[in-house]
Amino acid sequence: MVDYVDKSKVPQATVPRLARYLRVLHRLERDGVPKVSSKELAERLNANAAQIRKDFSYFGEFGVRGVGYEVKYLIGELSKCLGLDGDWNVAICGAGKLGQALARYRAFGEEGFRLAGIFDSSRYVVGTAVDGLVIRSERELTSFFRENNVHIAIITVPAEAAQSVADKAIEGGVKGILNFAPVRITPVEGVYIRQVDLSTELMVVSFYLSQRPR
Amino acid sequence: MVDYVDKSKVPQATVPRLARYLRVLHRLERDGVPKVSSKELAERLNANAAQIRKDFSYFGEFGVRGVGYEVKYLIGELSKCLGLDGDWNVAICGAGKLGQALARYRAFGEEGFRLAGIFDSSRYVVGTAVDGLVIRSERELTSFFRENNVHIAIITVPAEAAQSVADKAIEGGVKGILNFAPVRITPVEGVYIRQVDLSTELMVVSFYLSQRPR
DNA sequence: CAAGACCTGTGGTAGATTTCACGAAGCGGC
DNA sequence: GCCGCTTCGTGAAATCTACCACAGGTCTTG
Repeated sequence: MVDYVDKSKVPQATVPRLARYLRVLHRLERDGVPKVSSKELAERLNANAAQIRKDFSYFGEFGVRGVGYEVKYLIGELSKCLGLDGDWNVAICGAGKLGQALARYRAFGEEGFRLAGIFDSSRYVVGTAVDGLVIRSERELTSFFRENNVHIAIITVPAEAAQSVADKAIEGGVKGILNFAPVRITPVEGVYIRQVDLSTELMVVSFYLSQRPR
Repeated sequence: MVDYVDKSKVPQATVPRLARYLRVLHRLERDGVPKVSSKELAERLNANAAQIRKDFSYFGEFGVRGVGYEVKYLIGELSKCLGLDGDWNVAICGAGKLGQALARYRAFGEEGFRLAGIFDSSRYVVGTAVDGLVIRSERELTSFFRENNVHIAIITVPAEAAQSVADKAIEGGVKGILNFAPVRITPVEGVYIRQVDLSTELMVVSFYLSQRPR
C-alpha cells in the first residue's frame, strides 16, 4: 500500500469488500495457493473482476500484469489498507449470549484484534470466565479502558443500557464502537460508531420473499 | 401500501432503512406519540428527511401534507411493505452461542417471525432446551422443514458446515436464508440468500480508525 | 524474438442513490 | 375565506458506485 493514500477518498462501499477479499485470500493461503487473478477471486466471491481491481487501485498497485496477485503479498497489503497491521485492543461490553459468541470468535486474534476485557452489569455473571477471560463489572469499565488503552468497544447489552455503556466507553477513551444494540448511539466527535442490526437483516429477507406468494 | 407496487423497483438500499424506520416508530408508539414528521424521524435516525419521504414514496403516500404521519398507521403500512403481515416460520440451524442469542431475541415474534425450531449436530446439545424450545438433531432438519413449512433458515453453524446445512434447508423447501457463517452459500434459483458478516464489521471499524494515528 | 494468450490498472460512462428545492395541500387564526 | 405556517410528495440535479473496454505489461511456445 502506498503511504500517501487518502483514506477519505476510498468509497465507503469498498471497505467491507476489502475485508471479504481478505477472508477468501486467507483461505487460499491456507490451501497453499501461491497466486490468484482478479477473475478467480471474482468467481469465488460472486463479484466482478473489474470491481476488485478498482478497489485495490485506491490503495496502490498490488499485482503484476499478465500474471495476477501473489496471495501472501496481497494479504499483507490489504491488511495494511484495513489498518490491521499493529494491534487493536478490543473490549466486549455485555456478556450475554451474543457477547460470549463474539468473545469465542477465533478470527479475532488472527487479524490483530486483542480481546482485552469483557464486561457485564450482572453480579451473577461478573467473576465467571468466558474463554479464559474473567468477566469484569461494568463499574470498572471506564478506568479499565483508560488503563488498558482499549481502542474499540463492542456493545452487546440490551437496548436500554447501550447509550450509558457507550458514554462510559467514550469517557474511557475509546475511539471506535461496534454497536449490536438496536438503538442509535449519539455520535461524538472523534469516535467512529458502527451500527450492526441483526433483526433488520431478517426483515430484509422477509421483504425479498414477500415479492412472491409464500 | 398500494397493491401494485413492483418491489423490484425499490432500491436495495431502501429496504434495510425501512426496517430501521419501523423500529423507531415502534418506540414512538410505545411512548404514546400519535404522529411524527419526516424531519423528526430523520433527527432520531441521523438521516435525511427527504430520503425518508422518498423511501416511503416507492410504496405509496402514507402522510398528510402539513401534518406528518400517523404513527400507528405508518407502522402498519411499513410492516406490509416489508412483508411482515402474516407469519414467517423461521428455524435456527446451529445452537451455539450465536444461535442461542438469536433464539432469545424477543423482537422475533413481535414482527411476525415464528421460531419453529432450532437444530444442532452435537448429540450433547440435542434434546436440551433453549428458551423453551427443544434443540433437534440436524438429521431431522430436512423433514422437519418440509413438514412444518419453514420459510426462513438462520444459519449459525461453523463455516465448514454452512454449505451442507444450507443444502438440507433448501431440500426442505426453505425460501430464504440468513447466513452468519463466514462463507458464501452457493446461490440457488428461487432461494434468497443474505450474508451477514460480523468479523467484517470489526475490520471496517479498524479501517476508519486507522485514518488517524492510534 | 514474434505471436498469441493472459492479466492488471484505469479513464470513461452508465446506472443507482441521495439530496435539493419547490409545488401541492392541510391547519389555525382572524 | 384568506394568509401564513407547516409538511408531504417528487421531478431534477448532484453525487456515488459499478462496470466496460482497452492500453500496457508478462509469460509461453516454437
